[in-house]
Amino acid sequence: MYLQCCNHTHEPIMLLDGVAVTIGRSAGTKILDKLCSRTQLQIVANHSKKYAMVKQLGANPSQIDGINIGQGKTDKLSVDRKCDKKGTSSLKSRENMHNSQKNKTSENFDNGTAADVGPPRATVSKSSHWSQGLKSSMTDSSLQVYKDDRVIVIKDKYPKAKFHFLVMPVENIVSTVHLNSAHASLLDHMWKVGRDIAKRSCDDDTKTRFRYGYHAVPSMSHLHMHVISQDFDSPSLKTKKHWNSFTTEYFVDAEDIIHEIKTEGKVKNRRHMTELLKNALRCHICHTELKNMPQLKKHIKDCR
DNA sequence: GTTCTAGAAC
DNA sequence: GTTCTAGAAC
Repeated sequence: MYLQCCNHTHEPIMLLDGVAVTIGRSAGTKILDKLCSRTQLQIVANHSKKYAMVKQLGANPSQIDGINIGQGKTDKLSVDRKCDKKGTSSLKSRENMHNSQKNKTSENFDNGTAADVGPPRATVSKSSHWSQGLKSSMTDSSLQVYKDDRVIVIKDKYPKAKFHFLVMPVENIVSTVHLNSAHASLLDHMWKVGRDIAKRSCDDDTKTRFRYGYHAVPSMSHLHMHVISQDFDSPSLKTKKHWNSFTTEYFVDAEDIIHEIKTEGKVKNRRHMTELLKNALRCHICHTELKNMPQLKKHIKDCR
């Protein structure tokens, strides 16, 4: 099994079964950018299962299909024999603060060994990766609640409150960091549609408070604005990560994103905010600290 | 993102 | 003993 460069700027790198290979800035990869570590990624191939586990060792982000792996974390790349030549996926080592892609290293797998004659070319496909799940949910009529020429609104498949919707652009935009000033009116529209959906969803109870916003570092590809009622009364709200993603600054109000786009033409990099997900559990209303999730859930039932 | 589960916490 | 969480796998 080989790791093959999409840009064909260097020779394929052989991946022996179960043997860890470390790649990064080196003569071999011809990566010069110092933002890419000399030991950026560790890759361990599993020949029989046709995948490789990719661990990010370097501090600056590397991505698989636009999703940050995260330093010290591991994600899976699988071989897809159906693909040919133009792999849809890549490993990107991307500059941290300025979000440029100048030092990207795009890699595809080439299956086979040096001894093979004309091995079937295989590129990495992550099309069925869980992070792509919103793309299929978008067109799932059982989830869809609104559609126009620019946006689709779906019910969150695992709602974290009584009312939890996702407003998504029809246009394929990966996440907030891919937005620019040309998207200002789209974002305004998403926000307006979100407010309308919230109002419509519970017009019998105007006291229900909603928030509209984006996660600082979303897990799922395809831009989505959360429309979520502030009761947080849902069996799908289970973990500290869930809680903190909606009640700390990790949840970025839509208005803030819109403001950044209109004034700066881009959205701030909030990668460091993943630390907030480890925060102690606090009630979003009275800020009392709770020991664990069951106690938090009990507390917020009555807190006013 | 969720599910599963080992082991920590109680 | 049970409850709960965190990390791996998906």
